[in-house]
Amino acid sequence: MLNRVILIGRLTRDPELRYTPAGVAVTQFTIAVDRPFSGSNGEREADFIPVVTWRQLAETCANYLRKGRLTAVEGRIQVRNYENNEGKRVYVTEVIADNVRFLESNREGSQRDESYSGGEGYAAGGGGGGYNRPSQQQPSRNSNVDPFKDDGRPIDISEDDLPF
Amino acid sequence: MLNRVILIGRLTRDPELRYTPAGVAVTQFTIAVDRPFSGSNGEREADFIPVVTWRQLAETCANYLRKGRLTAVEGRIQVRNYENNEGKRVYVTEVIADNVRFLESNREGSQRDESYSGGEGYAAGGGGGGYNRPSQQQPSRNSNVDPFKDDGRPIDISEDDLPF
Amino acid sequence: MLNRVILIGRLTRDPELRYTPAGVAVTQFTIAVDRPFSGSNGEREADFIPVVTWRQLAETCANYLRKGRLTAVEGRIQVRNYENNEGKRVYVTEVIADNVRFLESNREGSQRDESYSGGEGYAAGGGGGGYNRPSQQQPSRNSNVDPFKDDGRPIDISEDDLPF
Amino acid sequence: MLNRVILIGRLTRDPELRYTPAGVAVTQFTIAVDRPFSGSNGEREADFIPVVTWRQLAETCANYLRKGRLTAVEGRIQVRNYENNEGKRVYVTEVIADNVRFLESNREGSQRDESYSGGEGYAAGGGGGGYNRPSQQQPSRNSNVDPFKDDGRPIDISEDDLPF
DNA sequence: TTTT
DNA sequence: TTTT
Repeated sequence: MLNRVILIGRLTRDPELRYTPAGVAVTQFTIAVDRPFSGSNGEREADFIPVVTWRQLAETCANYLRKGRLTAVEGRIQVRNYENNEGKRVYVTEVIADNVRFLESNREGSQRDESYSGGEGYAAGGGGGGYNRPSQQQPSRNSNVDPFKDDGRPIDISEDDLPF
Repeated sequence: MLNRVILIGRLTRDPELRYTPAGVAVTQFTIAVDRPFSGSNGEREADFIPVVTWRQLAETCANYLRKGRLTAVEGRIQVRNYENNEGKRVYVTEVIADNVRFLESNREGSQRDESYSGGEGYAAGGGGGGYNRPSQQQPSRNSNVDPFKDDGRPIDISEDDLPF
Repeated sequence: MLNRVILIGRLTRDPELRYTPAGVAVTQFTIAVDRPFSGSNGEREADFIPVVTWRQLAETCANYLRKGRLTAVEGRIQVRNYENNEGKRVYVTEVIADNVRFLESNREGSQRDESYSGGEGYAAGGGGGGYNRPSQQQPSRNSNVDPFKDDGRPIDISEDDLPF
Repeated sequence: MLNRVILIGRLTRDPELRYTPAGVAVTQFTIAVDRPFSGSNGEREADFIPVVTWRQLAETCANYLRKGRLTAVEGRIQVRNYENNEGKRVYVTEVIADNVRFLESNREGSQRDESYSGGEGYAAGGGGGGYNRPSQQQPSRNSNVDPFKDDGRPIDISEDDLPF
């Protein structure tokens, strides 16, 4: 009924941009969010939270975010599950972001903080601006094909998750 | 740096109240949150999100929440990981709640919505009111004992997660 | 850069649906949110927070919300200011909602919780479905006319606030 | 029942630290939050949102925040009202913060982002650390004295708002 | 596997 | 393994 997450933290690595077979951009990254208290051994711990963005927002994140950057993420928690190759059900929890704010500029001069949003409820136009987008055809929302199926390693994110 | 989640959904089962060896109450339940759009096959899907509460709030949840009840949860995302018995690292994502609102009363008459909060930053007093709490001694925050170790099945939640 | 509000409370009155001269639906209501603590004299207080919804969401709220209903509201804080008839600047703070959840059904039978969202980032289509909408023409986003100017009493909400 | 706000923006001025007659620190500042869209005339607008912090958090904000700094604020909306000297009821809306994150360090060297929280539900200790706190006595929570009454100009914030 |  |  309502599912809202807001995180501020730092990217643990550069973001990874990929495309579904239908040509929809999707970017994944992890942000490290320091916990507000120390662990049992006194050291400061962090939660490493996987974030997924789609379409235009995915391309903007891939272009502007880098490892270590302080970033704000707004979205919803999504829990996917799939059967792994040993027949065991695996649960994957991610934040599907519809708003990402770049809290640190690209260094070299003091550009303004740039920030972009989109995602859930993002206006018409399908896959976004899509410079360097490999495929022009609109992804069929009801397609049942496994997205990423051409992809080398087995990822399990699904175009079905696309809410727009 | 900032980690905030707000969910509204329904309990998939009655909550489970347990105690760490040190006597700290912890309640777990899952809430089903309907997604705001339909899946690829047209049906309405939901995310099933595990929630953990500690201390006084754990006991209140165990006493008042039941399967199917509409509930609001406020907290933070926590990602734990442990090595399973096959030596593989397993990641567990939960919402550690510090505020839970009971949006449906206990039926039979129209009681007011009751709601309780606590958790992160909850005031003094330690393990909470603790009627029917098995152990009176205060849990040592820096204890390294495996919580729940007497417990039948292997749970992997840690007292280290206790932020208060 | 980021502005997010989530409220759960009860309507203090029935919502008020109106239309701008350009035919854009706007609904206002106030929700009472109990404070999580008691005031200095021991009594429970509440904050009375004005909420504004636009377009399709405005019409849905006008149709389904009623005084006293428990309601969740998601949106952003907006601070407007205008000069009153004594030449003094007046500040008005409202929550512009883009997501409203009806946590109590319409009584008589246990209908499903219905919930609707829209607003900021709401898809194409302009003014929404708009049964009983008085004007068919699309509101010009850059119009400078005073909305509500035909309206009896002086309201000061502005079509400029329309983010979609 | 639930009232949560998260803002990211920049201070419009240096924060103002003051003390109630009972010696409780309170800091006020305004943060400017850019709207995610342009106004009717094409220019980028912002909301100017007043923020209030209490006790230890107030002192930390006064010490570390400065005009122009990018800042994240977490709290709740509070609506106060009072009668002004013309006998008219005036409504004041503020965000009572319980968590403030300093997203920009104090320049000169790359200090870590420091961030502090407290407020609602802040642990024991009363009025906070209170270096340079003028009064040592604990504020009586149920006192009915007008806070700030010694203060030059008429402010209307009330110790009754103190939720801890 | 993690960021500062 | 899931709620209405």
